Amino acid sequence: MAQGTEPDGPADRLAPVLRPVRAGNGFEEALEQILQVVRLGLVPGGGRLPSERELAQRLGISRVTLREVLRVLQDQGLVQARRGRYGGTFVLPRADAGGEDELRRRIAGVDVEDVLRFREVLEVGAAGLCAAHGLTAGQAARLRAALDRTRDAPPAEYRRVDTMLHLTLAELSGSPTLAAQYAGVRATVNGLLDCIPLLVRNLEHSQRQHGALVEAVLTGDAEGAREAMREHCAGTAALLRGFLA
Amino acid sequence: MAQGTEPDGPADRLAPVLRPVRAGNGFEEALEQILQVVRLGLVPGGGRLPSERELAQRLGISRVTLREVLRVLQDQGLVQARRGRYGGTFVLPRADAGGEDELRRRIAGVDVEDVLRFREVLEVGAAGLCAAHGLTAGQAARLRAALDRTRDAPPAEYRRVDTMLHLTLAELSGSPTLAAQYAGVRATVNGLLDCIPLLVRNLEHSQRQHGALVEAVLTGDAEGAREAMREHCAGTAALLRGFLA
DNA sequence: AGGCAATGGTCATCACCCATACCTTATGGC
DNA sequence: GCCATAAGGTATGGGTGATGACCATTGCCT
Repeated sequence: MAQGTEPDGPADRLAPVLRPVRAGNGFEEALEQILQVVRLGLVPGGGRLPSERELAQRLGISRVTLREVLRVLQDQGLVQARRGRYGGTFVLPRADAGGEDELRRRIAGVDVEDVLRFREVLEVGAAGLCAAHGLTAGQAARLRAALDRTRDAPPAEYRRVDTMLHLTLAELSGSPTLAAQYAGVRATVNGLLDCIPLLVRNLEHSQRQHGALVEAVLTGDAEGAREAMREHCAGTAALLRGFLA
Repeated sequence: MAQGTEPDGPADRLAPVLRPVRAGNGFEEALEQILQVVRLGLVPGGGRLPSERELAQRLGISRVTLREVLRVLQDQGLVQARRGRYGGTFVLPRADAGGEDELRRRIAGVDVEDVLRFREVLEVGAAGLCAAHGLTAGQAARLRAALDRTRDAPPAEYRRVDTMLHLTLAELSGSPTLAAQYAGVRATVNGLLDCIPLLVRNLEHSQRQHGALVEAVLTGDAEGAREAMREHCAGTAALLRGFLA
């Protein structure tokens, strides 16, 4: 009694909330996040990760566990540790080239539709927020600088600077939660993009959209910014749906 | 060397990714999620939570730890356990009335702007997605049923059925990630709403907006759905900003 | 040349939490 | 009236990871 207020059948209304409290053990989650930093290009090849003590604190895990993660990454040739003052853990440039198998395995279990939809919602929302509440002079400069960097970037670096531009917009939205969620979903998207060829023609198209997007954001044209971003996302989405279908 | 590719100063680009791997220990996170279920009204007063064994499995924690959580909730008079077959853990009706202090303390440390912005992005995005890709007959019926339930709901129940309506829309967006994120942010919003008075006048206004929103979604008018949802969110946001400023 | 300071590398201890099994209670069906 | 069943209540052993201190190495600065 006092049981069902939802006579819709056995649909599980609790599903969105009662998800596992941790995706895995601390080790796996930390590994995933460090991989995110690398995949997003937040630390470029040759760059240095924060020190072990700082990383451990920011990830909320012990240094022992963190070191196990770094050990694995080092064994796989992704990073290299150097001791002594001004030492640290350095990201090695482009050591992946993981072959079809590795790439395909990485996208197993990814709900592509979920990712693409969620990504579009966040991006369009961020663009709209930025345009709607306006940017300070400093913020506008940051956005313009990020856009400029995408212009004169070699194809090999394009993915990275493109990610930076979008991440900048997400940060400027004024919602740290949105920025964090975007970082996560974008890392997944980058993983998917690694599985398909890079078409130069798309880059040019992408560049035009970036220009229109930033223009709309800076002039406070919220609807225009949303529309530009929607098109931009639709392009990538069509590409991915086509290749991964 | 090979250090900074970002000469923008010490801005922390890693912040969105390097968040703590767990918000607290398993106990705290599980407690938070069960409280979410209650705050969202997913299990109404008098309703029964899933059995301890099922809950533990779905939260990915041991039954021992889960029982510690339930023990706390029981001590606080939020739930009550009944033994025997057809027993279980039952949510007690409205036992909070936690006084100003309790409420104010619960919203301490909540970034209100972050929450409101993130919420709007998710809601508007969900509405747009639903309208854009259309709903099956069954999904449309589910949405209409949720809307109907908000009409003839007593004020005391309004918060709950309203949450259900929005959560339904989020689920129908086709992005489970979006639905899960919305559930989380909505629980926070409900926590904030508990701190301010309930105005009947707002309810009527809200109802009209719900009607327009569902209408737009069902007719596939994406832009209209987004705009309706934007207005709807702006209303709540203004209310909360006003009272919590 | 010497030392300081920041970094990676190592270890012992301990708290938390999980897995599993079993007991107890209440309800419905035979 | 009995018993099967599903739920909460309890006890034990083991593993993972956090804490904190310490060592080893390196490069800049005095």
